[in-house]
Amino acid sequence: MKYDFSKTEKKWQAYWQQHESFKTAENADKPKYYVLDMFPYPSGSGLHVGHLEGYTASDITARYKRSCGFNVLHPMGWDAFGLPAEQFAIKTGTHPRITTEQNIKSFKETLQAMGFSYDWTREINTTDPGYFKWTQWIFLRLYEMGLAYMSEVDVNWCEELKTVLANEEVEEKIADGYTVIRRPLRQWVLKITAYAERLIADLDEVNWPENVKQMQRNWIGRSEGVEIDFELRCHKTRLKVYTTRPDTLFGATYLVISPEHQLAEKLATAPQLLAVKEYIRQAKLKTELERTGLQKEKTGVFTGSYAINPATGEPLPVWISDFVLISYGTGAIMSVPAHDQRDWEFAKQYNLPIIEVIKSPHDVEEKVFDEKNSISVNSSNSELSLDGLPFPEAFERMAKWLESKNVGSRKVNYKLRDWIFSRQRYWGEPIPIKHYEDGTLRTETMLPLMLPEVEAYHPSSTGESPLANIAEWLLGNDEHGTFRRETNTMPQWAGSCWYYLRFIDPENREKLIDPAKEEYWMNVDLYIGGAEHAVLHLLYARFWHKVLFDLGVVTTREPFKKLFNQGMILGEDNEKMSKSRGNVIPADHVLERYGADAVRLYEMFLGPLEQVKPWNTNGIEGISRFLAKVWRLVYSGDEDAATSLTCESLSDELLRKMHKTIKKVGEDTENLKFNTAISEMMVFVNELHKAGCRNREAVETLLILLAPYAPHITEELWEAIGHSSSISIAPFPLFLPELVEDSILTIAVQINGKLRGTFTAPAKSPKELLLEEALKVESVIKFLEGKSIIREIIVPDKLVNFAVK
RNA sequence: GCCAAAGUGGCGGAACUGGUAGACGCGCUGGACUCAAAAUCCAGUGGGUGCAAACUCGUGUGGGUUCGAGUCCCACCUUUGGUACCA
Repeated sequence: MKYDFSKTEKKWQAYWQQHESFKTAENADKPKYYVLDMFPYPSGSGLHVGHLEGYTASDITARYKRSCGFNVLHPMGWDAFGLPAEQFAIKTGTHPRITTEQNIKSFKETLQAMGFSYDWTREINTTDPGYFKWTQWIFLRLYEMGLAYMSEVDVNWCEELKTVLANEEVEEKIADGYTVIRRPLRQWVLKITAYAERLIADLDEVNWPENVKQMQRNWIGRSEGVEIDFELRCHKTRLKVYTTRPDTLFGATYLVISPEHQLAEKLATAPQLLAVKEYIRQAKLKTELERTGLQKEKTGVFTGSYAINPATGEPLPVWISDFVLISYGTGAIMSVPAHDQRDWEFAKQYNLPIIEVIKSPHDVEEKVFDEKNSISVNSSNSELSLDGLPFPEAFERMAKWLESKNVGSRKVNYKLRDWIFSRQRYWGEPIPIKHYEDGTLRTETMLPLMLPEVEAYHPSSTGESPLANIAEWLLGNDEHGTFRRETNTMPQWAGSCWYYLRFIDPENREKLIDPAKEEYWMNVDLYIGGAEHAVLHLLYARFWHKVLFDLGVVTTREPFKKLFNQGMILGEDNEKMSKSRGNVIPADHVLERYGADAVRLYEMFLGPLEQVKPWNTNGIEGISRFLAKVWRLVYSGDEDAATSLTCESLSDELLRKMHKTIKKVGEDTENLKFNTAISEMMVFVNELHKAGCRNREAVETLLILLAPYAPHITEELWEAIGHSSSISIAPFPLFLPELVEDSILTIAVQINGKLRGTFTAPAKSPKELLLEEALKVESVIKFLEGKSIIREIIVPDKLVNFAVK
């Protein structure tokens, strides 16, 4: 009988559903394991083979952990707010809810056809009022804690989308062909910077890829430095700059302030005023990207004013340049051209003096020297000398001196900015805030605050969201007076910041999560998803988690214990899959043709999970052949009945191979090295066939090892050989340590490190015996002829090497 | 520019703490079965020389350490990911 994957897969998917095989039991008397996928945005274009890679990996882990005796939580849901459905609504008038529902239906069908063992009774959807009620609830807590505030900020405004973009989203949208400009707008902002220190520190306690941790550290960008007050020659005010190199103060030859700096115009002397005004006007017109993008020539203008270097007493000209960012530090810097690349370029551009204050291996007039591994020179005045000191000491001494003179103080700065949290869109969680006529703000008392139905999804003419057009929703009055509702909605990140918690207690109407359940299930043991979320999603989620920790809602400091980034699957042309390239392999297409088990196995067999690798449809045939070979272990003849398995004892060789396979597959599955686990199972199957072995123990062992990878065919065969319960509850086999080692080993004989022959010997043979045997090997004798042995290296159980002359 | 990771057959990839490079799969070649094909099975498959036994060269490039290097060290080249004036 031939294997009919289509019939079998449907049969077992129905069986699992009917028997609720993967429904997670609450308060089970077992250790827990929470394995989570990054839940998808249900787009209209459906799932392709790339999307299934991570889901397959997490499903194998979930099934494997279950068979190892864990109580496993493995849920799935939908990050369903977002722009594509809204853009579609603007074009067609179809409500985003309708589009979203349809897409979810199709996504879910594909995931179920893959045989993933999700507990679908816990399915969540970020657009469900029962869910976003709690997203809004968290927002109100942030507001009460002073972590959500309104601010007039320069935002990244996308004209086509009529919305604000987070800094992090800008590049992505520009790549998609949108234009983004800077524009001031009153926005909701979340004070993520208040958690910067903890967001860095707690990275030490999670098991994440080192590069992701490093990316987050860089993104937060902590630096230790000193703020120095410079006296101005003809002004009473002082000019504050931030520097991480106070040790180079003696080499500061000019100051630069940002065009947006409040002193920019004030410092302009009469002859310079026109030029300064013009420069500031020009800078305003530039977008953030034009200002910060690419390596362009430095521009700037002299204000005409001078500051005094507190270390030398020398006058320093104050310049304005747009390479200095108003949003970082104090918006003003001291320039040390000898030891900073940007300052050096600027000094060369405008002929400003360059003074060496760190011992440099070359002339600093020719090239900047910006390393810290040298000592200070030319750095002394009557009270202070840094000469001869390496960086840490020079920094310390200068910082202390500045503090003692009351012209400086230590300061820690972060690159991380507060998170602009409002979007001028319809399809998002409404921000539950009421604005009263007297300017006060109050929180909505009844959550969830629902989205009203609208007729058109276009943003309003004022740049506000479509919600501003719905008067009956927008306006109201209560005991505090008349109010206007907040028309901004939350960004798509909001719903995904805490969804992993809701899976634990999805139905709870009273609380975000039941504390006992939270304590049992948190944190997420394994979180699998794409590397594109390395900073944004993962940083935002960690921030919210810490806020919830401070609120006492959760008991862990970090949400995700272990993180794993699966590598992208490229198209057959070795390029990133995209509609425009036409190289997308749709999931449904391969599922129909090869079946879920083959697709699952092939995706994992392609290469290491973390690696980027191209899809090759030919390769999947090999997997189908492997599954057919497994099938023939049970259905070997033409007859439709399963071959009766024997209970005769296995040969010593096969018994050892079986135990080695158990060990290897178990360890590799545990470590997400699925490609080599599959390879090992292939070897075992090949050997069983070669030996014509139909031993029950061997076949049953193989089926259990394979079940997490290929759940349908293994269920079918498990039933065929006489089991009445699902293979998904069969316990993972144990190996016997004494059987994973070979009793007879092949020993290599090398001469000068080159292989010249082999012989076999019992394991743990003494060195003398190995040497004796090695000298008997014919090819070795030939090579040793006429030569003298200088040295013999004998590695027990491995090899004998002769160094000869 | 800077940071990180990686370069192994025609292809995807194996190789534990330095110890028989190329497991497993794809592809290809030959054979069995067949009227023929598909499917399946068997054998072979890194390059070069050779009738053969065998020899020789081989893990991006060039050096080094070692009895022995894909694996360790130094320099360089290439690719991918991240980042971009953060003072």
